[in-house]
This record gives sequence, C-alpha cells and structure tokens, in this order.
Amino acid sequence: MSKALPKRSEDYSGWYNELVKRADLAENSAVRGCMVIKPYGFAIWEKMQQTLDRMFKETGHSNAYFPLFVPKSLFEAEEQNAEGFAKECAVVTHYRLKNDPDKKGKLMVDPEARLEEELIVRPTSEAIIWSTYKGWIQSYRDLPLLINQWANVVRWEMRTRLFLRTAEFLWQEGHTAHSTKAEAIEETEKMLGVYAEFAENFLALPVVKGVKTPNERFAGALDTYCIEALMQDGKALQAGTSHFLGQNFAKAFDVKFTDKTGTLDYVWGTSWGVSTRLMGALIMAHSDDNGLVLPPKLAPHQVVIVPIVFGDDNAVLLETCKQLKARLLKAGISVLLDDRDTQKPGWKFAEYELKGVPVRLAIGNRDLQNNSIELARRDTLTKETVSLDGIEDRILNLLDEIQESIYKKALAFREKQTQKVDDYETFKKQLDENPGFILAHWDGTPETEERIKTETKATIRCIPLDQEKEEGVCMVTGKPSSGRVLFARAY
RNA sequence: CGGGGCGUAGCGCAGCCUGGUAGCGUACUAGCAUGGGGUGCUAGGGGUCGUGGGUUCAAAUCCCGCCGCCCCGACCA
Repeated sequence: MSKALPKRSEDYSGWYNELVKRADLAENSAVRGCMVIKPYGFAIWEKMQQTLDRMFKETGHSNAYFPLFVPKSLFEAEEQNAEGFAKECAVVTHYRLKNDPDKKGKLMVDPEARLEEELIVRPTSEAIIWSTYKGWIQSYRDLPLLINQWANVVRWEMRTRLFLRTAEFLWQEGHTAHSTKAEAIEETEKMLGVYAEFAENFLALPVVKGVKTPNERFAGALDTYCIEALMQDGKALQAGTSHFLGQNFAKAFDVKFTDKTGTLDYVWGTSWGVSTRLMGALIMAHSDDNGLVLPPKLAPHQVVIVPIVFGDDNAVLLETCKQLKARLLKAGISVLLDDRDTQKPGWKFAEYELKGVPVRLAIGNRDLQNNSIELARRDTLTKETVSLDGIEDRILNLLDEIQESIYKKALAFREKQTQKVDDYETFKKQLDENPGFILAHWDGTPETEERIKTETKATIRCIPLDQEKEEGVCMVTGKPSSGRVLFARAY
C-alpha cells in the first residue's frame, strides 16, 4: 500500500475513495452498495447527530421511532411519492427460510411462507408516519405535531459511493403537521434555516439556500427547499432538504382536524432531512492531499498529544503529558493522549494528519527544559513552539480560529467559483474549464431545464432565496426571466 | 441495464502471453541498533491462486461455465 493519497488535482474521486478508507471513516461491506461506518467515522456522525438533535429540540421537536417496513398498500396511498420511489425500493415478500432439500447445508426461501401483502423497506417514512398521524390528530389542539426520527432508510441505488450514495444510509427525518398553510411553510423555512446554520457553523461549509424547480422537487411535495454546497472539484452537493407537503399526505391518509370554528379540514405537512451524505460533504469540502481536515466543532478529538520519547526514562515526560491532558479536558477541550510506545512519533504525526485532528501537541525532553510545547495546526500545516503557561486559553482561541478559518477558506473558494454567465456558449465552457456554481437566467420551463441537463450534464441546483431580482433573458431561448438560478454539475 | 476492468498472503500488486519448487512491497512476530516528521538491519510466520468442470504426465498460467467486486454511463439524497 502506498503511503501517499492520490492527489486531488490528478484523481479527485480516487482521492476521495482512498481518503474515506485510509482515514478509517468507512469501508465497503459484504452487502453490495452498503457501507460499514467505522468507529472514527461514526464518531464524527455522532457529533453531527448530537448537534442537530439539540437544534431540533430547541425548535420544539420530539424524537420518535416508526417501523422499517411499510405495507405496500400504505406506501402507494400517496401516488406521487410512491411513483417517485418505486424504482428503488427493496421489497420483502417472504418471512421464512427452510433447508434446501437439493443442497445439503443450504437454505432456501420457503415458498409456503409468502407474505399476504408485500412490505416495502422504507426509502422514506411519510407513508407509515402519516398513516399513524391519522390516529393522533383530531383537533387544532393536537397541532402542531412536531416529530423527528433518526433512522436508516434503503434506496436501491445502481451506483454507490461511500457516504455520498449508498443503498442503505442513516439520516434524520422530521415530519410535522400544522393547522394552517402559513405555519407549515414557516416550519419548512425554519428547518431549512437550522440546516444552513448547522452547515455553516459546524461543518464550516457555506451553503446556498434555495427552492428546487418542479423537476427536482421531492415527489409528493408542493415545494422543496434545499441547501447546496460546492465541493473542491467544482461539483455541487445537496446537503439538506426541507419539504412543504401541502395537504398531499393528509389527503392520502385522511388526516383531518377540527379548527376553532368547528370546521373540518386536512392538516398541512412538512418533512425535512439530512443524511450521512453530510459526511461526504465534510470530507470533500475541506480535506487536502495529506488527508482529512476536520472543523474543531465536529472532530472526535480536537487535540492530540504526542510525547517524543527517548530511551526508557520517560516517566517525567509522560506525567507532564497526562497533566496537560487533564488541564485541557478541564477547559472543555476533547483530547487524545497517544502515549503508545508501539508507534513512532513521525508515524503518529502522519496518522493524525490523515485523520484530520485540528491541533497536534508534541512534547519532548527539550520542551521539559523550556516549559514549552510544539503546537501544529492541521488546516494550515504550520507549527510553532509555545509556552505551556496558559495553554488552555491559547488552544481554545486557536480552535475557534481554525473553525473560522476553514469556513472562510471554503467561502472564498465558493465565491471564486461562482460565476454569472449570460450566454450558453460561455456557460458550457465554464462548466468544462472552470467548474463551479453558475448563476444564469432561465425561462422557467421544464423543457429548457431538461435540454440544458441533457446537453451539459448541469442541473438547476436551486432558485436561490437570498438574491436581488434581476430582469434578464434566458441564456438558451432568449425568453424573459425575472431572476438568475443556480446551475452546476452535481453529485 | 449498456460499456470497461479485476478476483494470487491482512492490504496493494507481479507472475499468466510462452504450463514445470508461488513471488514482491507493506502490514504482522522476534532480536539488535535507532529515536523532535511514516526508522534501519537481520531472522521468521502467513496463500485450497474466486468457484465448478475440461485439456495435459503436470494448470495460478490454456479452454468452457458460474459467482463476486470495482470503475465509466442512464436513475437518485
């Protein structure tokens, strides 16, 4: 195994695939298209979960859990949604195996044990959840109903990539019910805001908030809001979605409530989710040819301490390391002290760079004399020798600075790679020669959108929410347009 | 589903064309030296060569079937 990663500039997808494996985030499994998330990768996901979960609770949501299986009759009740997912559903048809009479020691599906009704493995849970909500909601007093679940879902993808697209993935899905349309829309937008805040403040990833075109909209929704991020190779990645469902699911599952005036009406719904795909976003947004670069707020270990040992007499050095660790922990910093004597310091340096630990501290006997320590930043790969006095504050400040610096770097990159383009030829040239986000005028028709997609592989990522109105003409058809939309080739 | 590639030691690969003792790097084990950026040297352990059949005195190697995985496209978070 070669020690260096492939270079981003030479083989971006090879770099990504290798990095995920070498940094111990995840690996392929015995099941086609499904990944094993390894402890280090899962630790990052857990940090994301903890943060998001807190944010959901702060906005009034409660967690619950609904079944993995959805009876086919329920699944097909909301037609648009069912059609949208039909091609990628795993289906359970039997409930028993038996010994194969023809092959000793082998099992076969027992043909006698066919299910009366097939069970769909959830690709999303609207159906099972709304069928349950019917029993929970009678009056406006039962609303709003604000539920989230952390779960796995299955979408039978043809081509998979670790974290970015796997047949089974982990996510959270919020499902809410409201008495008015306005309140449901407000909820949809609020949760989009939560995602954007999470992306920017924790993933250190700048995102564009927007609305999907009808073509790209979630099946069964009236409006799909999204946050779109730009990866280092100039491709866009959808990092989260929030759907205004209107009364579609309420009607499909007959979820009605009586309002204050005694009138019976269908409730208004939303759903919103982010998945382990965020791991892919995190990796591709910040990491470099040496390995992962993790924002301090999501790093399993914010600081690693590496003692530089000599000979056998290291008692004082190791004791100093332990004291340092205790000081940092007390200051609220997560610290790993790697005092293994089975690996060399140089090996550890390379290892923690690969794993993206934001700050590395090295202490040797020389430092003991000087009351100093070597402090290295992962994001800039710079190092300096600093005094042990007041090290807690120094590192707390540094962690904030790194978090900020990573964000700014990503933001600067996105701004540099976001171009306004007014004619189709330049548009195509940009995509090939300097890929990134392109803001361009579009006539608003699905036909033009489809044509651009077929001819250039670029899609409309979203109609950005925060932008000035600007009259113009569609770069393809010359028809009038009231504002620019965001194009990119996407993951 | 279409196109391409690959299954040989934990991992990464060579060997196959031209059949004849299964090899390299790395990882692993031990010893000695070394020790502020993936240490060096020496010795050692580890493989039904994906699988089933065929050809042959002899198959990792040639022929046929099957299975699995990866990559590129169409679909998607």
